[in-house]
Amino acid sequence: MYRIGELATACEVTADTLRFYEKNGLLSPSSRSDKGYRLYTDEDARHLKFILRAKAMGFSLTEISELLNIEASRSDWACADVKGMVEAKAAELQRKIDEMTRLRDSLQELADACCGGPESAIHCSILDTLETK
Amino acid sequence: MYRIGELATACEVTADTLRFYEKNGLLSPSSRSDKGYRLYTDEDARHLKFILRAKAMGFSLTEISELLNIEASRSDWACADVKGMVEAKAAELQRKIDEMTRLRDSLQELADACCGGPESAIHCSILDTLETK
DNA sequence: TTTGACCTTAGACTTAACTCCAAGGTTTAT
DNA sequence: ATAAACCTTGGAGTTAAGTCTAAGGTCAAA
Repeated sequence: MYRIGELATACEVTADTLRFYEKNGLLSPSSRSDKGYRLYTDEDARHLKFILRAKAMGFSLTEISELLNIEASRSDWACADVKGMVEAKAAELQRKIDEMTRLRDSLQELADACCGGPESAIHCSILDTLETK
Repeated sequence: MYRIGELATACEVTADTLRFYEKNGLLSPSSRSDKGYRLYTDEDARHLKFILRAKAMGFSLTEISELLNIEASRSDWACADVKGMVEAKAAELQRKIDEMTRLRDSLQELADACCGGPESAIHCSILDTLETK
């Protein structure tokens, strides 16, 4: 059994984060000490690691909730459900990547057209472009 | 002279957004009517378009404030200053793109390893991976 | 003249995922 | 015995960029 600070340190999060996860239904300690201290089991710790791994993959806490639901009753779900979530997330990331790539290219074009010298910016092509495209 | 609703419609933002920009020092109308209505000039409209273009390039409102300062006194700045901001922003985007690409690849790897079939998820490789990496 | 569209302000609310604080109780080490 | 380190709760604050509401004033058209 781990107290909140112990689990937090072990998993490199803060105790506040663990309380936050509990409040949001992601992870509750299996029990409490007689004085009300949260007591986490190894199973709880695995649970937390699941959450942190999913977070590292880019899932939101809401999505992680769904994943935890599925994980908790795997037999109620099909592989296709899980794969669908993962692919939807990958597609969402791809859309963001595409958008950011477009922005980056625009910025690079802007920068490339600029002399970038120590002269005054009175005739700066970047500002000109922003002013009147 | 445009009233707030007119300028908003013309530039496809809301009147609330214009008031918000004013409160945050990005764009103030050149004058007010005798009854206190905001009155924007063509110059104000160009100002707003500058803001919207910079926003479309991925700049935050804080960064746009800086750009507007530079724009307002171009001779006080060097081309290198402006180019530096643009390149820094491009680099920041690149870092985000790299990170998201990494995440997307991880997700794709996860998805590719999953049968994705209609069978129960009891032996789902995705859940297994999240549970014990 | 009265309805509807427009404008004003101050200030609260939104989202996500924490983070911090106050006021107090518990445990551990010296 | 006492101080440090830990724990509890409830609730407020953070960030970005708006968005919405209330309560009221103004203006144009029928």
